[in-house]
Amino acid sequence: MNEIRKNKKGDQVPEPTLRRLPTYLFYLEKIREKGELTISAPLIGKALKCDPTQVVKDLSVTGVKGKPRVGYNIYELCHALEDFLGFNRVNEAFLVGAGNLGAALMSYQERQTLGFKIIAAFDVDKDKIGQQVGGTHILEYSKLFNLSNRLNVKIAILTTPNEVAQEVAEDLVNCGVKAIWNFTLTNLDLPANIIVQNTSMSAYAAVLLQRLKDATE
Amino acid sequence: MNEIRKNKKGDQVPEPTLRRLPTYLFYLEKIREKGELTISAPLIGKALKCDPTQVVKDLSVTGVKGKPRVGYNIYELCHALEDFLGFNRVNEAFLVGAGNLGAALMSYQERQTLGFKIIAAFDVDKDKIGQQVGGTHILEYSKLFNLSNRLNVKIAILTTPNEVAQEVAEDLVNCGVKAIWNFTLTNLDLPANIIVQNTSMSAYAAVLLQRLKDATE
DNA sequence: TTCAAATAAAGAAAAAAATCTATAATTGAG
DNA sequence: CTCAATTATAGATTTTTTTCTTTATTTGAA
Repeated sequence: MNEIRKNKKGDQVPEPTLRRLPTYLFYLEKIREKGELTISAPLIGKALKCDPTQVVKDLSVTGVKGKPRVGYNIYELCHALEDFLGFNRVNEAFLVGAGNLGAALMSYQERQTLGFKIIAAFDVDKDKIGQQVGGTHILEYSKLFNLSNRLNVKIAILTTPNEVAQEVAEDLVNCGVKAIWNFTLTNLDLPANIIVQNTSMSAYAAVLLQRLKDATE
Repeated sequence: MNEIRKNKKGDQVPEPTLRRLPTYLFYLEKIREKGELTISAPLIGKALKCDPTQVVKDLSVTGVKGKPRVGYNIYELCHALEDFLGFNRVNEAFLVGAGNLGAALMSYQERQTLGFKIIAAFDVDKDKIGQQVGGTHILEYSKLFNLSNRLNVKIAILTTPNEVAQEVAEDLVNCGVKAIWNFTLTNLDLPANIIVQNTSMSAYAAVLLQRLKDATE
């Protein structure tokens, strides 16, 4: 029934943990640059404002062990986190819809580790085609089909207008894409084995507005 | 200990529910345009691929009642959702850092409801100052202090480089901002009463990569 | 007008996640 | 070299969230 499978420990890593891992990684990289060699879970918890035992549990997915009274080796931990998250591998991705948000993600990847490399962007707008953003070329959408035959890209970022999202997503699946990062508001209807990560800016906005309302009444 | 307080029912609305509410709203708006008048929870569940009782529970926060055998009045439900989420009010926001991501959010708000209106953007880059994106002017950062005296803006979007995020956040708090939507990787250290909504693109990337890994092994 | 099917609503149960507690290991100070 | 303080680890508990079950209501069809 549930097609999702197992990490080493035989269990799937919980989503809240996965979401926190990049935060640990970036924090650790920052303090590593300052010359620190070790860090304890309580200290990480204090800096990142979360429970120290939570930190320990989260970091344990990497398999790295800390030493009592000393903490973790920062270098080892960074490396293990990057490895676990797959941030040190070359995860290639297509991007479709090089509008404002698409372009933002393209240039975002230059400075911050997104976890993958956008190797080609596609659009139907003649003005955008041929241009380059964040080191990535914007190509005519129809070229997607040829390119995907040669390259073996598993990940796609969908930043098109809502109206064409379903159609484009189906094209992507036909081109061999296995995972879609969906920034549109369209609820994609795709085969069950395709991984869809919906990311709506409005969801965050809703939480923020509500918490602000809660606080002021 | 917990300073967060109460909705009508005396309890805080859970964050997972809040995150789902905009999805319902956009789906309902879409089918309303098609001329539908009512919709049942099981149908919503099928379309959005989630549990029907979950739908009922989530929508109940609006106070709207459905009728057995008929479902919900779509118009009434849309209105109640917008009202509950605050999307129909004018929630004014500042944006600091009109780089790629900042500009994307500025133009995003034009077409999609974000939940608030960015009334002014600030940057230190001379090339950007004076320009206009998505109907919003980019102003010299130092103007923030003057403007915040006259306007009473409670929300700020932080899309600066990581290095200056803490400093800018402190400025914003001094200017009366109560809630910060933080797109940087910096863990902001601010007074406890300030609401911080961290939004890291990497968090989503991590989940997507992991699920892809899970599926292929 | 009556009955059966469909559905919202409310509450119970299960699952997942976060927090708390106890234990054992390590190391720096005396 | 010994002891006390610190910390990782593992397990238990609590809380939160989701799913399941039951009940009651409504409406369209017979």
